[in-house]
Amino acid sequence: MNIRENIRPGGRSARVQASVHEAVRGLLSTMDRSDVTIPLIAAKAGVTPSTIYRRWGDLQELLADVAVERLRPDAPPKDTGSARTDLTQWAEQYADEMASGPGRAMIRDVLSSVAIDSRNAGKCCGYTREQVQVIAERARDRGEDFPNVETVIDKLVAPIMYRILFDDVPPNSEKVLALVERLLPQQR
Amino acid sequence: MNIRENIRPGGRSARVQASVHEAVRGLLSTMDRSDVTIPLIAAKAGVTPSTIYRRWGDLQELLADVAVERLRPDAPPKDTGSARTDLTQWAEQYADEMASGPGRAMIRDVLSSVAIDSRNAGKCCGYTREQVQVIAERARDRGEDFPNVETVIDKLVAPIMYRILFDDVPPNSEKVLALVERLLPQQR
DNA sequence: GATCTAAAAGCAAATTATTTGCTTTAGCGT
DNA sequence: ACGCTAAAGCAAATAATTTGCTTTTAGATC
Repeated sequence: MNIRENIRPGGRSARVQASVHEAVRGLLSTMDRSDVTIPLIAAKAGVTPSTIYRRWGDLQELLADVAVERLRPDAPPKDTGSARTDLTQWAEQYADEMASGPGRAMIRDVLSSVAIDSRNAGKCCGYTREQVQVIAERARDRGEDFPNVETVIDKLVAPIMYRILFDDVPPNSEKVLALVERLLPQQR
Repeated sequence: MNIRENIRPGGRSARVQASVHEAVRGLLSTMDRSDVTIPLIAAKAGVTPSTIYRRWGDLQELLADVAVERLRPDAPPKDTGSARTDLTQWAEQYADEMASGPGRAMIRDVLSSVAIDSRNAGKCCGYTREQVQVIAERARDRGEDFPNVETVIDKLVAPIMYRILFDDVPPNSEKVLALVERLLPQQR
């Protein structure tokens, strides 16, 4: 029910969390998500089901917890020399990752858990903001014009995500390019 | 597992569906969603649990099915005399409804079920498109300039929905107004 | 370094939800 | 009216979840 923050690293809690997360990742990669159950995860993680129930409450919370971890970017956006190309490359990768089967599943997991713990979706949004922020700061350092981060969210990130979540047709490379064009209109 | 389309109206199936839906709506209005279970719904609907399991598969699918119904607009957008005001009023109402507690819960229900039946999210998106389409056609009939529907989705609907789903701060009236301004720049 | 403590994990019994095979019912076409 | 089929009911079997209690363990204190 309550996913604790601030687990001291190296303690027993941390070990349990790590093995449970790993078990979840392993199972999700092997089998259909609808066949993944808490008793199964517990067995694979070498832990009692009640431990998982007490720590996470239910499967959705646990999946959300794992998904948030996996949605955290592992590196800042690549520096390609200009804001336009930085943003284009970042957005294309973002769209691809999120539109992929596992990407969509992770987003759904994160959103499903919001009822109980609304921090999850906010975290994802935060990761995205940070990435855009990095591109924005680089642009500023180069002396380029660049819209503020919220504008980028509205005009680029939001349409990508909306299409992925609600539309049958996830945004392809052309679509992403068109969105970036609208956002950074003047070609030098 | 499979939610059937084309249930002949007036048949037994239709009656069961209606009483189950009504039971769900009733329970959701009374109690916390995490306390709503299939056996409970079944009892309230005067139906066996196994009927629900066989027709809907699980609670998420059933909740999604009910949510899609409730997200269907019951009337076309009001005709206020101009595209700008039509769109503004429609968008403000849309944002309010979706950002409300029940609205967010319904969106989440719909999105959670996508794994098994991806038609649900598409339907919602479809309803929105239809509403915007109506506004667009009225604008055309009046001889007003109006962007195409996909542009409205990208620049207005998507940011609203993104903020609702991922951000802590759902879009207020000012924010919606600003988005409409960006979409229909010239005041006239 | 031994001891105490509190938080978290294990265990197992009780409860509750889900699945399933089989039977019954109701609506539809003839 | 009669039969056929799809869906509903029923109940037993299985599986998941909750819960009270016990045990373990990491960290704090002496």
